[in-house]
Amino acid sequence: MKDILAVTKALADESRLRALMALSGGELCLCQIISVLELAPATVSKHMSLLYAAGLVERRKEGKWHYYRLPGREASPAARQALRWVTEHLEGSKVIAADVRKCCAARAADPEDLTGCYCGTT
Amino acid sequence: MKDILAVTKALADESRLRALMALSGGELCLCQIISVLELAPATVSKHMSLLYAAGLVERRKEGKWHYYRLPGREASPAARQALRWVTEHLEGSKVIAADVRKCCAARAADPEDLTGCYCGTT
DNA sequence: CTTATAATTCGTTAATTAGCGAATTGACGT
DNA sequence: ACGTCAATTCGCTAATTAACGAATTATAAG
Repeated sequence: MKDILAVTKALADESRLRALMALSGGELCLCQIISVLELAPATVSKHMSLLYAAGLVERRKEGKWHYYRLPGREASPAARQALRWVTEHLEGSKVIAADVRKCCAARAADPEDLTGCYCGTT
Repeated sequence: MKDILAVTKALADESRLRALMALSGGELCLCQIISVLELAPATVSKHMSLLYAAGLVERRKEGKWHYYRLPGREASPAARQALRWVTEHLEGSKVIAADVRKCCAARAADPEDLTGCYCGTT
């Protein structure tokens, strides 16, 4: 019960759903997620820790950057199914579409600044 | 986004998950859900209204009883998938098993008192 | 060694929400 | 009509949690 509840609680927040959808375009480091959500670093850090604790994202440290990504096979079946549910039913959302645009626009303006942002284009 | 968030928020509470799992055994009226959860009527009523608003349960009034059940085809795809996810990953839970036992024991002791409680046996 | 950048932890505030008792509504039986 | 039982609504309190700024840790660059 506890692990399932951790997943549902992690998904019960708009900012965290937006973060997950941003990651569906590929790996992002925390500062990029911050710029997408337009929230304070401390806030986003906590959101991502919560998603990590629920098994809904993986992390990777590279230098001073902490990269987050959606998990693959290493994720629990519950987490993988939940993520499939979220991405499937949130694709048409306006808020999400705006986030994706923001992410890609920033990358086009200064690719060096957003090396980790694939936005589905690689 | 709003409807998806309504579902995740509805699922992000242990009492509501227990209520849904109790309903996976069949239709129950509110007072039966109350006796399973051992919470105040007002509290359970609010929980069920929230689940209803999220499209995760259906209602039916019969006299002074209000029956709740898991939805069938009338539910949105998002709700149906979410319910499948919940029941699949919560079946082995200890808390849930205890709830089911309680529900069936009460029915055996006084069948007349729990006519709506099928507990999977009809 | 010092500075700058990325991220986290900590402490606080504001908002949300679970829970309850009391009062209310609705339906049944007497 | 009256009392009763099921359920809801209302008002309140306690607990949870989202959000932030400030302080801290960690890594890289000058």
